[in-house]
Amino acid sequence: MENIKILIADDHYIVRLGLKILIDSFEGFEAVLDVENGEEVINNIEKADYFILDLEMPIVNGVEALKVLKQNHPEKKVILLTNCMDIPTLINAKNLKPNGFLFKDGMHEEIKICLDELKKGNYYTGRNCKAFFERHKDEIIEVENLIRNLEALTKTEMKILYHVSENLSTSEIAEVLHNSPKTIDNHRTNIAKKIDISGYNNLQAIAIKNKSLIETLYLKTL
Amino acid sequence: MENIKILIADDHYIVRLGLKILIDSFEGFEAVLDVENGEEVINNIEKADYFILDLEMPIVNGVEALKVLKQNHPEKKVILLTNCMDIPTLINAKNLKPNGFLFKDGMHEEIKICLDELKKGNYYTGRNCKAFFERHKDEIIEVENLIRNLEALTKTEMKILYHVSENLSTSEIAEVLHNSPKTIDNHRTNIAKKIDISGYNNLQAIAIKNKSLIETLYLKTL
DNA sequence: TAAATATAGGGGAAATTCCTCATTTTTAAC
DNA sequence: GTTAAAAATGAGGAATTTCCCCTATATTTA
Repeated sequence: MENIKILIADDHYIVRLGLKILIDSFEGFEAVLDVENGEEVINNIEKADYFILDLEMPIVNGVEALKVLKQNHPEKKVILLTNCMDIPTLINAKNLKPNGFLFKDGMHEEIKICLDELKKGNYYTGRNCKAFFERHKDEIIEVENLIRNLEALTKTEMKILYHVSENLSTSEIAEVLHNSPKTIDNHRTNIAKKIDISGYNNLQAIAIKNKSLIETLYLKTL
Repeated sequence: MENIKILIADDHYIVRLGLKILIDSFEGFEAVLDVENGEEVINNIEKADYFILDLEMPIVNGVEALKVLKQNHPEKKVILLTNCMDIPTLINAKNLKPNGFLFKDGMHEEIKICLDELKKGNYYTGRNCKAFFERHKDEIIEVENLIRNLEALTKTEMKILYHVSENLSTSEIAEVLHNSPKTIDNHRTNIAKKIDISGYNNLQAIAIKNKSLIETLYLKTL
């Protein structure tokens, strides 16, 4: 039987080198190509059967590459690798249902198991990965709630929250948007109500802590 | 002439594997040992001449290991490797003057150059590393200023700022510390003056953004 | 022990927050 | 193409917080 062909995508040469050597040591698998970003993954889809993608890569990241693969080549199997501990990013990645999902920590002990499971047609989530999701389950629920609530905001509310996350005061936002401070004040109250928190200081805290999430959602509305 | 003995410390097996293979391919160098945390570095100091340390490792990180090495074995040479983009952490690492300082991005192209420079008795900072420090120079100056200013805070002020970074309001802090809100209010004003910002919302923003830095400095005062 | 610094807190004006309204403008539905 | 719902804008006013100046006591430190 022919070897299963694997493409490795990671922006660090050292990681690609180590992974390639490890994978080539496995019976039935062969690392046929390694690339340093998601764009090159997309340009080489036909060359491999399985894809091991780092989540964080320049130009096109692992999540974007995974989306393209799932959409256009549902028969190809994808393992996501990550070091990232950012909850919104991880939730997003998990929701895309990669065939395998491994944290880089201790990954070498599981990559073989993961590949074998994929071969059997199963999904596989790494031990550390599971443990992380378990350990942060409260936080994950909180972020999932927050995302749901943020998606219920109107365009204007989203824009105002974005400015709050940029640390503008009510009156500063009013100036930027050419509105009365009263308007911004009112929106702020509604936003706080919608994301279920009290107090402007708490709104500001949440906005700053989730700045990149808010920015992503805001940019989608433009 | 005997090979220079190198110890590799990184919490990822794959990275250690890749690095070991790369280094063993260099004339005059030999990767004699690889470990997964700083504690094991400290326990094996006598076994190597040069140390390649990842900044982020469990138990004892690269910076702590570097400190021990510099203090007790100034003749040993240390290369710090990092992925980390956290300005306070990088400033801290740079101030410890590792012999080599490389970002993991593109590191494989420079590790040989770096080792050769160390052999000549020089210091070496990677291209990406230099570029990062250059690109973020304004931010670095800002953080350095902030650290200077934070170090000028009194114990009580530090404690209050810590609570601000935890997103407590003036009255909540007053309650926690069994003080009058007026006292906290007054301290807050002094803190804002000392770190050269105006407005409580801006103080809160800075406190939240620099939460881990503030926590570190606060814990030192206990 | 005198001077400096840190801690604790008050007074009061100004600004912001918070809540309840009302009006207009979009958007969606029939 | 009307109509109803949703979104956006903003006012009024009480309650709270901020901000700036002030004082008193305690604790360092020179």
